[in-house]
Amino acid sequence: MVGKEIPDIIVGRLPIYLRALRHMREDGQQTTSSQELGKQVGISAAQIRKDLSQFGEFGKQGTGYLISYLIDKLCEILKVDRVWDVAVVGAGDMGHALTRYQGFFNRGFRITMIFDNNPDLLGKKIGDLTIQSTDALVSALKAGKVSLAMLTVPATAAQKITDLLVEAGVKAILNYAPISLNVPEGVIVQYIDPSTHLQRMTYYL
Amino acid sequence: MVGKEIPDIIVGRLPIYLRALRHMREDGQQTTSSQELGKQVGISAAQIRKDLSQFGEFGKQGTGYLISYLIDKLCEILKVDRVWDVAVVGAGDMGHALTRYQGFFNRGFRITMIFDNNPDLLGKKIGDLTIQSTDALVSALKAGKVSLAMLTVPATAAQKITDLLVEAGVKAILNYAPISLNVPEGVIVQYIDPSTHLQRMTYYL
DNA sequence: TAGATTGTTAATCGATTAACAATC
DNA sequence: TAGATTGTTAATCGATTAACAATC
Repeated sequence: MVGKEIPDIIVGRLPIYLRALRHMREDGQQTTSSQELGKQVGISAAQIRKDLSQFGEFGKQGTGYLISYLIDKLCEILKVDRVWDVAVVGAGDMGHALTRYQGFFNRGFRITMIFDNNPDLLGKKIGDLTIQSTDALVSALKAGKVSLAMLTVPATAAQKITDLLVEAGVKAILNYAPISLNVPEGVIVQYIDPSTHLQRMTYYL
Repeated sequence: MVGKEIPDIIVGRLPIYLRALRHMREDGQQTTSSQELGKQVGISAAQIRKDLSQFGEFGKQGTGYLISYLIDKLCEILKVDRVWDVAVVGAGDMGHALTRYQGFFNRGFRITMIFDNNPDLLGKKIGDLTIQSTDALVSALKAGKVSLAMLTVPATAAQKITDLLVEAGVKAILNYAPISLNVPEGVIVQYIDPSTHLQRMTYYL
C-alpha cells in the first residue's frame, strides 16, 4: 500500500475499536474476532476487517486478532503510543471537570496547562495545575510546544481564544463551546456540544 | 413527500444549522442564504439546501431564508419546540458541570433529576436539585416520565445503570462513560468521549 | 482434517456535488 | 428588469455489504 489517503470516517472508528479492545484486555481476554468486536461496538464485522486492512494485516485466519498486538498497532496508527500534552482554556465547571478527569493518561493525553481570563481565578489551583491568565497563553503554549487544546470558554469568547491557539501553534482543538469555529487549513477541530447531541436524538422521540 | 425515512446523517446536521442560525439572530441578522450558512458551519451550500428540502420549502429564490422562520421550523422538526426533562446519572465532576450548565434551557432541555450511588453525596444539592440514590432511579424516572438521560458514571458502572435507565423507560441516552453500551431496539445512544475525539485528531498530527 | 476467520474483490447502496430552470 | 438564490435532478463520488478463496 502506497500512502493512499485514509478516509476520516475510518480514522474516526479506530479509537472506538481501541477502546473496546482495551476493555476486553482488562477482562483478561487474549484474542477476538471481527465478529465479536463488531457486536461489541455496533459495527459490522466486514467493516471492521475492511477498516483494519487499510493499515496492514493484523489478524490470522481461523483465530482472529491477538488483542494486545492489535491495541499496539492501533496506538501506533493513532499516534497515541506516546503521551500528548494538552492545554485547557476556560476554568469553569467544564474545564475544571476535564482537568481533574483521571481517564486521559492511559488514552495518550495529559493536561499540562489551564487558562482563564477571570482575574479571580488566576493563581488558583486545580490538582497540580495553576490557573494562568489567557494573556500568557500564546507564549506558554509556544514554549511548551503544545499542539492540542480543549476549549471550554463561553461561546462569545471562543473564536477569539481560537485565534490565539492557532497563533500559538495549536494544531487540534476539542471545542466544548456551542459555536462553529473558523480555523485555517491544517488546524483540526472536533466539536462536543451536548445540546446538539440531544437534539439529534429528540428527532426520533 | 410521503414520510420517507430521513438519513440520520442529515438529522445530525440540523442541530448544527440551528445553532448557527441562532447566533446569526443574536447578531441581529434577519435573513441568510445557504451559501452564508454553509460557510459558517463548514458545509457546502448545495448540501444545506438538499438537507432542508427533505423537510419542506423554507426559503425564497433570490433572497434566501428568513432566519427566525427557519429556526422555528428546525425546532419543530427536531422536536425542541418544547422543553424536555433530562436526568443526570453520576454526580462527579462531569455530572456536576452538566447540571450547573446554563446553556441547555434555550436549546430545549432542562435537567430535573440527578442521581449517584455514593452515600456521601445523597441529599447534597447541586443548584436546585438534590442528589438522589440510584436505588430511586427507576421509580423516579417512571413517575416523572423522563425519556432523556445523560450518563456520567465510571465505565465500570455504565452498563448496569443503562439497564436501569432502559427499565425506567428512557429512550435516549447521552453517554459520557468511555464504553460502548448495549441497548435494546428503540433506545438511542450518543457518545461523548473526549479521548476518542482527541485520538481521532492525533492521527493527523 | 474440519471449522473458523481473515483480507479482499465486486456489487450494492447511499451521500455529495454540480448544474440549472424556476422565480423572488 | 437584472441579479441572486432556491429546490431539484442527474452525475459523481464514496462507503458499506456480501461473498469467498486463502489459510490458520
